[in-house]
Amino acid sequence: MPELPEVETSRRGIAPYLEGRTISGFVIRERRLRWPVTIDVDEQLVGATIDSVDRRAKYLLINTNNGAAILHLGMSGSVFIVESGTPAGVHDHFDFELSSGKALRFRDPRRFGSLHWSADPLAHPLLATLGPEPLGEDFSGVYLWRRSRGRRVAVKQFIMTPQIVVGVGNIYASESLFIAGIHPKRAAGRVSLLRYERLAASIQDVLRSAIQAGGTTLRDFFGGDGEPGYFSQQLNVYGRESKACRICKTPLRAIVQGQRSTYYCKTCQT
DNA sequence: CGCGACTCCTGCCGGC
DNA sequence: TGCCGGCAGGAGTCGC
Repeated sequence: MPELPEVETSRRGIAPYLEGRTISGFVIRERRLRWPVTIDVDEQLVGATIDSVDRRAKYLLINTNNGAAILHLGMSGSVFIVESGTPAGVHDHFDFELSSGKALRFRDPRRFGSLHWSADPLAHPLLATLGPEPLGEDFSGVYLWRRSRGRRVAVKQFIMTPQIVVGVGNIYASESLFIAGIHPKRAAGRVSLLRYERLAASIQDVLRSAIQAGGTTLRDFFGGDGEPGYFSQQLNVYGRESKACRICKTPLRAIVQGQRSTYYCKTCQT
C-alpha cells in the first residue's frame, strides 16, 4: 500500500497525538508480522515519553527518551488514532496506549509490516544500508548517474531499489519515468546524465505533489487523520493500461518487470 | 557483487 | 449469484 507520500501523510497525521505523550501501555495481539515482533510490554517502551515522530524511507520512527519504535507498513499496513479501549478488528495487531487516553493502532491485513525497537534506529540493520532520501540534499541526477554506471538492470527497477534511493515505490516509479520521458526497460547504465537530471527532478516533483495531495488512495489507504489521499486523480500512467496517454493520446502499455506491473507510453518514453 | 526469482499474507476484483 | 484465479502500494533473501 504505502509509498513514501503515504507514510509521510501517516506521520503527519499521527504526530500531533504522540509528541509529548508518554506510552502508558503496549498491547500486542499478533506477533507474526514480516519479522516476529520481539518487543514486550515490560521492555523500555512503557513509561517512555515520545519526543518526535520521524520518517526514514518508508519507516516510521517513534523516538522516545528511551529508544525508538521502528515501524514499517508493508503493502497493506496503516496506523491511526483510536480512543483507548476501542474494540480491535481482526487485523489490528498492536496498540501503543498513550497518557492522553488515546492509542496508536496498527492494522495490517497482509502482515508484511514490521515493528522493532532500537536504542539507535538509524543504525538498525534494516536502515543502515538505505540510500538517500529523494527529497533530501544527497539525492540528485548526478548521484543516480554515478550509481548506475555499468548497471544492466532496468531503470525502473533501479530507482525502486531502497539501497539506491528510498521511497520510490511501484506507483511513483512509473509516474516519474513518464514525466522524465524515459522508457522503464532502458538499462540503468545506459541513461545519460541529462536524463537522470530530469528523472531526479520528476521523482521529487511527483513525491512532493503526492504528499501535498495526502497520498494516493487506491483501495483503503487513509492518513492518520482518517482522510483518504487524492493523488490518484493526478496519476498519468499507473493503472491506466490501454487508456489514452494524456500527452500524445497513444494507448498506454502495461508490462511486468520484476514481478511488478509497469505502465508507460511507448511514444513519450524512449 | 549484480541480477532475477521467490517469498511472506489476506482481500478484492473480474471473469466465467 | 458464486466460485476461483490472479493480482495488489514492499523488500529481504537466496541461488547462480
